[in-house]
Amino acid sequence: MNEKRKVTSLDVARKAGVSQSAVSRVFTPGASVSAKMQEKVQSAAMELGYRPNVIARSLITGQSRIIGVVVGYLENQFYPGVLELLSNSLQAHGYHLLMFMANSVSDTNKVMQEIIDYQVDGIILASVSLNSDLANQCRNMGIPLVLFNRSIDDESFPIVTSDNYAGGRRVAELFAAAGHQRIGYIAGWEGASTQRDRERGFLDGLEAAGLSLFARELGDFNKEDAEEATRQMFSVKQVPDAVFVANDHMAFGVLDVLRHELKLNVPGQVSVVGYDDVPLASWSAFDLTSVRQPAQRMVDSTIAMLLDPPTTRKNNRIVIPGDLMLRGSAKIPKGWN
Amino acid sequence: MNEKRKVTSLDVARKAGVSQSAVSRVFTPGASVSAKMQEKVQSAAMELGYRPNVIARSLITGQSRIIGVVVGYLENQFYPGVLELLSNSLQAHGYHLLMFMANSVSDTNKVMQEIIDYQVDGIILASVSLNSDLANQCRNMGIPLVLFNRSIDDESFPIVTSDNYAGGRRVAELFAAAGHQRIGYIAGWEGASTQRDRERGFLDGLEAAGLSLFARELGDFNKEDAEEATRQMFSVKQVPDAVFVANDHMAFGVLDVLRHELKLNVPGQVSVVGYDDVPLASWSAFDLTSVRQPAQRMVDSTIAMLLDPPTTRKNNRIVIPGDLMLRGSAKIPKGWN
DNA sequence: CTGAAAGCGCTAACAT
DNA sequence: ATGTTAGCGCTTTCAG
Repeated sequence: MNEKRKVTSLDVARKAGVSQSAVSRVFTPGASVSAKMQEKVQSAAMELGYRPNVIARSLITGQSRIIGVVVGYLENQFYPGVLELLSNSLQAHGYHLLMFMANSVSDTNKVMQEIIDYQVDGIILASVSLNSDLANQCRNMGIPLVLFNRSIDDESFPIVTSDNYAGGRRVAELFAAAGHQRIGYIAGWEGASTQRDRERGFLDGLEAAGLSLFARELGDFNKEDAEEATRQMFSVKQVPDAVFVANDHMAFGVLDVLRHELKLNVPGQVSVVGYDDVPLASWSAFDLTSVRQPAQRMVDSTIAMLLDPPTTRKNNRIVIPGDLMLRGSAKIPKGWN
Repeated sequence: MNEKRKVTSLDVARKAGVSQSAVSRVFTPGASVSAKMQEKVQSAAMELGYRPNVIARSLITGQSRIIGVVVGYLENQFYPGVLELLSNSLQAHGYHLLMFMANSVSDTNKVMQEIIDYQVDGIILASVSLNSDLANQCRNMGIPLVLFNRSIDDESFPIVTSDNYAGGRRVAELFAAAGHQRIGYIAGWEGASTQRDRERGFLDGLEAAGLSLFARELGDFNKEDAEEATRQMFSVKQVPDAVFVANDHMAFGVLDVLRHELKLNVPGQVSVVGYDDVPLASWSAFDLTSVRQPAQRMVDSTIAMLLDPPTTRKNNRIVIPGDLMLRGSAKIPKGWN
């Protein structure tokens, strides 16, 4: 309540009549101190309002207990959700989250340098990918790096994703079973591995069912672009009777255009399926069928990889399956629920 | 590409054949170094891949260039938006954002200690409020603290809010002008100053127009609770013909229930107005009339207060006005657009 | 303008 | 179990 300047461990030591290192030990979890010492120091510390200076500790241990997290736009509800889970989980593990935004590779590179400067204990990359040089720099400096839902050329880096290929494929199966014939796809940003994997799975699934893609437009993981893509896709005589959208955020735009602009009935005239299963998807206003990305499990795996890096260089690719959540935006084939 | 261990300023100094302090100067913005020295050191540093250790620098300068930010739930889209703006702005100013989640006063208190331990240069509190002791501790330690859309008992702390009272009042004016008679209010968490101010403004506005509140329920700034509150409010014979909801996030729940569960026509049978004007509000699926909180301006003010604290202790309360965004969820009186 | 020297607050051997 | 002693990597007087 009445401390003026910073109070250091030396102040506490003097007050308690012990050595400065004794104070340090009391505040170090795995140290050996007598109960009496513990008592004396604690009370002196309390009185002075002492708290260890984490910065000084970091300098010497080389551990900051800070994890750098890089995310892209936060408008897509999936990422705030992930951020929240990450933050809670890291806090629970005694780590802290230094947050950065980056929306381009050059942003990412710049930001990565700044993160490294903070001597972070690890980095989670959940935005645009980065070039291999920086990734290698991390490796050389011994900073664990986990890619969250991104991939990178060099396959040896730890990465956690949902099973995007399987998810895309599952949507194709749904459309096939529902008897859809004119099937459209609205793609995300083509530099993203999630986009590529989802589309590949979807196309393979269609092919396996003897179907092929009827229309394709690019939405770049952006709501406005997806809306424009939808207008394009539906500006023809024969319109699609089912559309798979590469993520929920775009799918909301698609639904907005379909329902409110083109006055089409969903799923009566056209089925729509998204990807992520963000909380919004289950709101009545959208009622969007979507492939779930199990954010909690993905976050758990990410943190596990970061905090105890895999001994074997083999198992550094974690792929987590996600269910298809059936809702009202897509025709549901008989026997599917 | 080939650095193995940490490279320090001493390594650079040796390589360049200069003193270690010379290296330090070259990497310190306001230092005096000759062009030749600059050259020598820069190239040696480049070759070795040297970057100053920010932690060591912080220890000595007492400045970490880290700002602690505490937020609550990220589900309400307003906060991810604010976080994104904060992050970008801080990055632009050469600061970094240490993020924390806290949903209760006890959380906040715990988290505040951890933030302080990092010797942060400032704290932004955008979640639940905190007790005055901690706020005072910050003051005593000389750590600037800005409350973002929260208030605290002690009025002397810097705080940035939108004009919640005026906003609430404006909504009352809208309802009055539109001729609504049975007016409901769905309240947010009653511990929040935003809730209190919005409601007070709203009630005062109604009174000024000779109206009074017809129904009131508690939604606690939570979508599910707001949905339940709506069911309650509309489970009577005479239902409201207009509802003001204390924030957009709850308003989406209200709209979901009204439109999809109770099959009421909005705004034909009931007008709905929210608060925040999050991006979602303007999506066709909701088309929600809402009082805008000018996030960018609020963030700018917050950062300004943090980085150059007001000299005069008077002007530490910034209240930013926000427009009422007229959309399709509420009847628009003649001459209002 | 540059170098030498003294720490920032703490942890980690090393003795005792 | 406790005290003593060296630094961690850097900034900052202070001389020259």
